[in-house]
Amino acid sequence: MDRRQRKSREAILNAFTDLLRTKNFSSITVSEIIDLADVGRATFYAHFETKDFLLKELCRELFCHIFDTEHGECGHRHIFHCDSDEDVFMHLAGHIKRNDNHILDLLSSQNNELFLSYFKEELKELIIAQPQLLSDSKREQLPENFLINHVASTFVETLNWWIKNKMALSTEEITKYFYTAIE
Amino acid sequence: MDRRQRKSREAILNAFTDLLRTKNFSSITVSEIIDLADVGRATFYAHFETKDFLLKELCRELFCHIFDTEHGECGHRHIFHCDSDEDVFMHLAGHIKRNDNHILDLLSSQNNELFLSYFKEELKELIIAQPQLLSDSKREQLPENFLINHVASTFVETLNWWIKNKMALSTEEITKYFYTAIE
DNA sequence: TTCAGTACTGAACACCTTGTTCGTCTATTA
DNA sequence: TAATAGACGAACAAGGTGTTCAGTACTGAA
Repeated sequence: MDRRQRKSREAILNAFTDLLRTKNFSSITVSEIIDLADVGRATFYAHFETKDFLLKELCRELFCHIFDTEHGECGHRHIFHCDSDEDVFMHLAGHIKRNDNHILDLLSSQNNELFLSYFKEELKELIIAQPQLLSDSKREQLPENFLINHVASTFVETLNWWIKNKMALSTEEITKYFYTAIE
Repeated sequence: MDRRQRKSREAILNAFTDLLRTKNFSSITVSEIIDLADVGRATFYAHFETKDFLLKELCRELFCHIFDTEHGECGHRHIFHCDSDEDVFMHLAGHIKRNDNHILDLLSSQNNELFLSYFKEELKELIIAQPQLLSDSKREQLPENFLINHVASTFVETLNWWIKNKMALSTEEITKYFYTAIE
């Protein structure tokens, strides 16, 4: 990819991430993004069809790092192929507490329902890949897709609660809360 | 209240409800609302400061009917003071299945995160008023506000799942799913 | 029935946001 | 160095928001 193209793309994504830290998605305008990114209006639209596509792209990049659902080219595959025995959800909570890739900013800004829905979809895939996370008694009593949705929602809600409470609890404690909630 | 005022207000609220049935909140314009309500632009703004306030008002009216958190002037107090022994959540599910006050349309339209957050706040108050709904073992292990948030979220998610599955299940079944999820 | 007060009308207005277009300029790479 | 591809930025149409105001119609109390 042309260096100019790469630079513009990154400038836009960075500006967007910066703005998301303080404003919610729908109140951010394209003009703000291009001013902060310092690129032309036409350039923005050459890279991203709309603001929605921009968010989608940003999520894709973030999730590639955090979830490693891609094929490993980002070299960050410790969730599925990690050597340590660390729990999957605690690992995710750790990422968030350290605010890796600014995912915390995105999760905690109110009203970013689009981001949250993408996040939940990723979580569902994670859960499908690790069915042992689901309790046996509930698996008997509830349809699988209901249960998966429930567990993913509970995780998101747990994170939200944690963040709203200024992440006073440790990753171990919040992970325990999560498992207590779904057990 | 002046009859004209009442008429205009209701025309706007009705038009808004109708539109919410087919479009999501943020894509509805004030122009559409006033065209459908057949009132002047200035009239709209005389009644509602912004579109957000309009949604807030609509929710307040709906919840007064559904939750009966007000002081009884709407004569619909069967949730807290009902003679029947019917379960609170099953009762709510019944309201939704019958699509009373078009609440189903609001719940099922995607992206109406504002409406959902208001709905969840009402639910939380309902749960606070009925602490016996929460399982004892979880009450011991989790902070109260975490648990309340969890139960309210689970109820909303259960309803969403139910609606997405075209409400194929009976209110009894979906209520059972809900209780299995939180137990 | 009268009439002062109130609400609605409708058109115009300033302002903002989106997404497109186009001629020009400049970096890249073959 | 020449051809190419991307960036620039200004201008544009279209459409949304919220305000203003003079004129009109309705209301409810006397």
